[in-house]
Amino acid sequence: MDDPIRMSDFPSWLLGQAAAHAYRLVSERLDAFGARGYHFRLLVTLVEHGPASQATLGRNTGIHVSDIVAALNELAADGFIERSPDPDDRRRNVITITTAGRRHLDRLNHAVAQAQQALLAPLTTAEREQFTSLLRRVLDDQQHGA
Amino acid sequence: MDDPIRMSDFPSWLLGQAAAHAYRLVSERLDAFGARGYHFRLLVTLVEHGPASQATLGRNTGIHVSDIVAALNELAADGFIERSPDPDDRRRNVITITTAGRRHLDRLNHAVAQAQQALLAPLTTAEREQFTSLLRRVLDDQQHGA
DNA sequence: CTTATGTCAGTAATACTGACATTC
DNA sequence: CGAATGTCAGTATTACTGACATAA
Repeated sequence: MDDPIRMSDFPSWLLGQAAAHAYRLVSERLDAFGARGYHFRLLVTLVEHGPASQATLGRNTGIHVSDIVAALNELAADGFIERSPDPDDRRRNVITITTAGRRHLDRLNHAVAQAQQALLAPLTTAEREQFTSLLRRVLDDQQHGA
Repeated sequence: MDDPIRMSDFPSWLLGQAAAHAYRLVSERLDAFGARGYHFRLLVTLVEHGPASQATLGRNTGIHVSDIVAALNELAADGFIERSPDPDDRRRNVITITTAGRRHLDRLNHAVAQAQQALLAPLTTAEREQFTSLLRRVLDDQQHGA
């Protein structure tokens, strides 16, 4: 009864709606290749940082180790990654992206890039940089502030 | 194999991470009152637009009619809303927020406002307006462009 | 003994699909 | 008849929790 509140006044709501919009744009394109977000994030990270253990992948992608297992199972079933035992530490698997995985990632990367264009279409070049810069500031605070 | 891709270069990823951060800030506060996002959105919309049918609530909140049913069941169980038959259209229920519902919303609103402060803490006043303005632009395009 | 790792089972929340009976 | 409404059952994705055996 206090104030005339509207959902569109809450930055967290705007953020959530914008993220849902972005998610739709990305996932409908990934879907055409039978992929989802976790697959893309894992393949990107494997190319960026090279072969890694599942625990390391979890730390680099922000995906829970528990979910890493299932996503890698799916990627391995399609031949996009390979698990091999780590000779230095027998608890670990070394995850390597295959040649087919790299080809797959190239396709996904192209599709995701199109989604970014669609997402940022209403903004000018300068505004796009403001936008990503502000998002990074909010995120940096999350890590430093907790 | 094309480019050195990083997740943090994708605006959609930054958006998703920032939204997840905001969601955590909001939901941990709603949790203290046994509420979740859908409850808050429904109560806000009932105060903003007054009593409405479930279909109208779905259109105003962006929540699927299917999910409206379950969320209203939970709110009704706590006495925060009331369903009554619409005399003008016997298909419809008229959903009304109760006095207890308004008190509940006041508490939730206060909690959510704190989350907004935490979310925007790293930004100046001018930047906060830029931020919400840019989010609105991206969202407007979604509606006009589809 | 403690910790890290991989695995499995399960949950919560948002978002969405399809079906159905009732009423307009 | 077609369309809207409320309801129910079910799914997908992301995110997270807890338990467990193995190995460091």
